Amino acid sequence: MAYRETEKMRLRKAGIRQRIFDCAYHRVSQGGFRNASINLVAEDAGVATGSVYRHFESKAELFAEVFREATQIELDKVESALTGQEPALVRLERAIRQFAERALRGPVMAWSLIAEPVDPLVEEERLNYRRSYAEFFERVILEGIEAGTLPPQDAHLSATCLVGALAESLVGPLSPQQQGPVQMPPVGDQSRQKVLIEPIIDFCMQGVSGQRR
Amino acid sequence: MAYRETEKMRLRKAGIRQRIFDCAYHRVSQGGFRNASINLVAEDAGVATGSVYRHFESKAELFAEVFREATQIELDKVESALTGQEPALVRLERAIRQFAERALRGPVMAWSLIAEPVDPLVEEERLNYRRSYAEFFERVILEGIEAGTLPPQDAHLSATCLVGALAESLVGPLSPQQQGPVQMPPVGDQSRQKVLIEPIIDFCMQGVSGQRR
DNA sequence: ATAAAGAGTGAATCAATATTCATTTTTTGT
DNA sequence: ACAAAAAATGAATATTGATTCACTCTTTAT
Repeated sequence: MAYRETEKMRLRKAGIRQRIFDCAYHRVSQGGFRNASINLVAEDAGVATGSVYRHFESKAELFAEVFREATQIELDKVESALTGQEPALVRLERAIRQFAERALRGPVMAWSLIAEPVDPLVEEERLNYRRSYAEFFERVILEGIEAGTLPPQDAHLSATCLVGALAESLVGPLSPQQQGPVQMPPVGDQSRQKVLIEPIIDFCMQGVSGQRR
Repeated sequence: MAYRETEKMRLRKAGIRQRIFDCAYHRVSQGGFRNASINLVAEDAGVATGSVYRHFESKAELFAEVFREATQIELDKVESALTGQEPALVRLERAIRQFAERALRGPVMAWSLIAEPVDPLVEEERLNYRRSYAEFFERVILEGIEAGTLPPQDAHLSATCLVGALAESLVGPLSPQQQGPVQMPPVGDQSRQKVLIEPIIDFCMQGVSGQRR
């Protein structure tokens, strides 16, 4: 024998894989999944088209991974916003406000994650993550019910409704049609954001608590 | 000249167009847009593939029309459920309950209309119709605010949240994955439906009214 | 009956990328 | 330096239905 994979090679391959992944991620964050073909990603990464397939099973796998990475970041933020000693309602409000703010700050990626048409495999990830969001919300709602700060309710359904209300109310403002193909102004100033976000929070908090704010 | 379109011909063409449309509609209602190729629709309708194009601009146009027809029926039902002399909240509840019940009764079509991945042109129709639903809800919310039976709020946002909460909470139960490819039991008995629908209504009514139910 | 015009046909073509794979280049151990 | 092994390449191929269009069949008015 003459060739055996060495540590150096392993590192180089990992680096290339990472570069391909990063370029795919970047493309999506700039122009959505629609603008991210394998050829373009390969070009960005400075490798041949076929090389992408040395590192990823298929296009769908690559972009499912991109989707997971991007969404997990948001999910982590939501989770940590939901964590704390405050009453459940306060934590829910913090999480929802933060999610919406971040979405409006990075509208292209947010739209891709929330609403862009995608491969079935990626769509599956989307459904999984929506369920994950709902599960986090559900847990906090249950805590609130137990602590007596929230009224008894079907926590699972309430959580699902939260996710839906949040997504739907953001889809309009985030959609490329609304934003124009290239969004020059970063979606809107703080006051514009506030006008959008506060009513969402009002609705969601009332839905969960049955209490006027 | 020798040939000029006669009334008889006009009628026959209209009939064929209608038959193609009906077959497309039927295919969607049975197996969603995914199972409705032009070839199959043509076969169902007993015409050649190419003939479909004598009557419809493109596949996307045909199915956009199917989408409109199917959704308009639901929209009309919602509109009439929203109409009446009762307080706004009562009418909203009636409309939402009816929408959800109908969706669960015809889960394949409902899923296609609410969540199935579709052509961009059809997706556009979906967005339009979601906006239409929201507009109807918004009008009623505004009436409620004016009449003093609902608290002041951003009616547009509240309406959008209603649409989102409703859609999201139905997507799970309606999804083919949940249902299995062929849903033998018609989705669930009345009690199952009640368990699903009542919490949705609780959340939505509380979101709009800020009142515990 | 005839021929002009339109309608109907369905096999062939197209389109747009994802994917492959025969070939070339690089790496490694002797 | 050599050759085995693997990695990289990118032009060629595959895929999957939508769409076309040259041809045939019908309808109509004379």
